[in-house]
Amino acid sequence: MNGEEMDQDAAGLAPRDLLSQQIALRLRTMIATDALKPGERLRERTLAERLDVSRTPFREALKILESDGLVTLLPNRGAVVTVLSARDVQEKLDVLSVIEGFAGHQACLNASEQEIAEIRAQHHEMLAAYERRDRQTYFNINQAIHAAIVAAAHNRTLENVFRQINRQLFRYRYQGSVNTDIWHTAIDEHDRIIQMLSARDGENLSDLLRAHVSSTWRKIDWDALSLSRNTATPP
Amino acid sequence: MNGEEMDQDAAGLAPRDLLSQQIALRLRTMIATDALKPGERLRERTLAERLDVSRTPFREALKILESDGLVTLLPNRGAVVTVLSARDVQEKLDVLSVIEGFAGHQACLNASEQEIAEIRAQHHEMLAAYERRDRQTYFNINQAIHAAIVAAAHNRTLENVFRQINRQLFRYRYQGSVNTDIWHTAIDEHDRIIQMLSARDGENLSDLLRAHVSSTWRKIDWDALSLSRNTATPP
DNA sequence: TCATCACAAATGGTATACCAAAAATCGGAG
DNA sequence: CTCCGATTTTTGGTATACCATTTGTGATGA
Repeated sequence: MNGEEMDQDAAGLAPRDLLSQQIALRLRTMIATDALKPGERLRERTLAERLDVSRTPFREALKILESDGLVTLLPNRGAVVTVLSARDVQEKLDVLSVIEGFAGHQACLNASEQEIAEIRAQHHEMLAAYERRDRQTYFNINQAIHAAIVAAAHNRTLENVFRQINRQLFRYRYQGSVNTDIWHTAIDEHDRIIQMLSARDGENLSDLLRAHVSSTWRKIDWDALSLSRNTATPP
Repeated sequence: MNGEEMDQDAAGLAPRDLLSQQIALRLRTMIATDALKPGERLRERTLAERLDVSRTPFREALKILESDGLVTLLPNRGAVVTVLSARDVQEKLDVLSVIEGFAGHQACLNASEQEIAEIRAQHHEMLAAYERRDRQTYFNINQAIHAAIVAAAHNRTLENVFRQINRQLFRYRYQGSVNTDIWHTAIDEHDRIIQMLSARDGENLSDLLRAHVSSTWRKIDWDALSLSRNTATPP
């Protein structure tokens, strides 16, 4: 009857998205940047007021973050930034390495030459940051490269799973406290990754990425993060 | 200071969980059982009333389902049961096969003998259902076996990702309209899967599971589902 | 006859109010 | 001084009311 059965995503001009989703986004960045620390309670009234929104969309945002695994909802006891044990991080890295490995494989099949060229360009920018020992931009470009490889696989579901797990780990990888040796090794691995991608060697790229992501485990500064122990700010 | 930093999950006696989560569960089953068809609108007032809840927790449930990928939220235009194109299903199956492949690999490392024995038992029950040509219980046991293998990997994140994608595909696999030949092949694959699991041969099990899940693609009765075309009930 | 504009009805989005459960505090008894 | 318990206060959960946006419908004019 009515002819409004159009594409769910691309609906002409974009209406600004839901307030709850905007709030979820803001909270995500607050968690990623450690403005909200693991174990810290998210008091609805106070936080909602600070963000200048009402409690209703704020609580909806909490439900979203709970699905994301970023906060934990204790029934009748409120929301808490999810605390990950060392084992949790290990498990998530295991899954992430498999996801990225598959992404590399698929990227070799589905990526356009232009996409690969763009990733190569980012790689060179990353090398520049490495030479300058600029840890911050190195980290950012590094993240962008991994995301770009996953995007180049042209699989939305894969991308979603990657984003979700990556977000959960973000805070734990952010601290760029890698020593120079490990750093150099990572650069080396990236070099080979880019080569395999350019050659569209899916099998080898897959293996390389899996190993590369898995090795992140050893780069994490466990002491600095005090994992599996609650680090909420005491009032 | 305060000694209430206990395990997030196991908190003594269970307080019944959030109403929003209960609603999400009910909606999930409604979607899985086709009580709500892809493309169908979820009108807040009417549905919330039918479920005998207020709009507030109902809307929170919608946000959860949106994160799950089961419904799509059109800003200012309400919620719709997500409709998957044939390509979407293909992509999700690709990811699922990788997930299950890795699960098999990890299960060989981490599963207890008891867990494997239980899976073997389920396998035999499934064979019984096959002999009786009882599609319904065959399907259920089949699902249970796959879930059990993933659970045996002892990786919560892996389990969550599996559940999430599996739920999105559930409706599209439910129609047990496999012809007898394909069915027999599936049984054969399961036989080998059980063997490899019992032998804890991770590499081969991984490959078998990947192939087995991927082949689901060919089992889907596309015509019956009319994919990539909206099938909402016309009012 | 068809398109278009305006108006009306319905639907979704947000804020507020109210209720229940849990934690903190304070007081009393041992 | 400490432990237990009642009371208060805070916080989370749910329902309802109100506002904005959208959509369906009917009238008007080309």
